[in-house]
Amino acid sequence: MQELHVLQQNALLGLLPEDELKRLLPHFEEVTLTLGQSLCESGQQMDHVYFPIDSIVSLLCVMEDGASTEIAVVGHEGVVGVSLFMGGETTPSRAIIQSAGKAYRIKGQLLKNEFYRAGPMQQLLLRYTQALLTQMAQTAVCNRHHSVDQQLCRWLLLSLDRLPGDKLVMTQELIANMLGVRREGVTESAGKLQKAGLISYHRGHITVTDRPGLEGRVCECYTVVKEEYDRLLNGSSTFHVDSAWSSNRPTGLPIR
Amino acid sequence: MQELHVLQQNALLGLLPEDELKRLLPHFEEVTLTLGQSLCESGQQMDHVYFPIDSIVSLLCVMEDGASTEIAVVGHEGVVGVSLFMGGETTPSRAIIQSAGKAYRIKGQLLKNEFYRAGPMQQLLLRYTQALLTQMAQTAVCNRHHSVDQQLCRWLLLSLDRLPGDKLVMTQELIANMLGVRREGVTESAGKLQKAGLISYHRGHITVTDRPGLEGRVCECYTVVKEEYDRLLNGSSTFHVDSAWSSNRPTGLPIR
DNA sequence: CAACATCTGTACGCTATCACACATAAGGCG
DNA sequence: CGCCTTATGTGTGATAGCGTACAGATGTTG
Repeated sequence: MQELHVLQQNALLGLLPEDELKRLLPHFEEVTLTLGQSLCESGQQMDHVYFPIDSIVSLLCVMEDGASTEIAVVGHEGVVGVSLFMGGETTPSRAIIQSAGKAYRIKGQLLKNEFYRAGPMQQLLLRYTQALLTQMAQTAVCNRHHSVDQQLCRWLLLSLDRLPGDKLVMTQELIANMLGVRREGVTESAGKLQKAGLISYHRGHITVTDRPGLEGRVCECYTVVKEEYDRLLNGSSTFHVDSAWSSNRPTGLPIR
Repeated sequence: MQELHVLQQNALLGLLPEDELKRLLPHFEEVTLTLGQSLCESGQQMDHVYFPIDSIVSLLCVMEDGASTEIAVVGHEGVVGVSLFMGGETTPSRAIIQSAGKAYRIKGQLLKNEFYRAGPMQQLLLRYTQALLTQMAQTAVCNRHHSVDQQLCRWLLLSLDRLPGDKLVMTQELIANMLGVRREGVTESAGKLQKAGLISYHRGHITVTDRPGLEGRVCECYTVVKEEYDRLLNGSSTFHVDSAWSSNRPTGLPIR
């Protein structure tokens, strides 16, 4: 039971009924993910599905000329590797570690077997995938209509929600790659935030000093995504629809 | 069997084994969709799931200030309403008819029941959803990195692939809403294409006169999406993985 | 400590797109 | 036909972000 609690550090797994989780327990493996590491290259088969704990994974869409854009971010509220149970096996996108930390992983085939039991795990993974759809859609519209300033706020808040503290390790260069803009653009926007006293920046180490201030500057895209995650994965109906079991699971997602 | 053939006008349904389709046949209903009609407003429950035949549906992400961006387009190769079987019931996005025509629809609850049989229909819908994920991701990166010119080409080709002929009924104003740019920007780009002899434009009626020419100007985003749809929904492995039946279905998707 | 690599800040001209304004044209309808 | 609505074309100035170049600052390593 002790070990179950450990798996539940990933909030998605934490939503599963304990007996379900217990069955899978022996198949999970804890791994350490390092900054910049790639979990999945474009078009390549993943062996495992990853459930982050305190790490953050960025899903990037990379183009032929090397330009890229982050299409979604995954932390302890989610899972990396949806294409495995969706049936496509591969995706054209890339998954890289945006913040070092730990994750649990399980063999793709094992998760797939579990998925096709059509139980709580399937429900959960499908709902999570829908949340991912929303995040991607909102990212697309944000790319189109919002300034780099706003997008940086969104990005910072999304990352912060997936981290234990208020510090992130990330150079402006890397943020620029995520947002699909120039490094100088990030420097400028980050400068504004720093002058406003919302963050302090120091050679790849960001400390958020005024989170409410960030929230005041961010575009609606952040809120829309957050609320949809709450609704889909933390709402009272998480396991009510089309399911025949009840769960006295621990209270839901600790996304702040 | 005659009627089965009719349902198979939607290529997704056409990929199902005939006995599966036969079971669902009585529950399908043909409807006519008119330009501009909304199948789904943000956050509202859909009653039906739609399988377009010769109509095209745009999935839009609309923001508070009314600005919008198309995040995906659905025609006879797909289905509108994935959120119903994904478990979320609603999405924050809007689905509007981009090209008038017919579609088959089925009650959401009925499709959901079918989905939870964990048979070919589930496989198919999941694979389609993954294709949708790819389309959305590529749209996001295209929004970020490519010019209006390129995006217009992409949009035209995506629409053309879902239409029987080489004509589309669509004002520049509406295209601008889809792409999330100004109407004048579309006028300018469309003017270039017209001068180059690739399209002819006339008060809301576009005729594509040189499709290869368009393909020569389009960005990679079009091809990436198209190939991923082919791989996921038309590839030789469509029903090979994790499934225990064989199908001598009609040949796959007629996406050109 | 010295040399070096990395990270961040700044500047300048350039281009695509925006916002707004307005002109032209084509079809619908009395 | 004449009027009105709708669709398209054009023009002008503003602006955000790009590409490039370079300078300062801060770690790191020999």
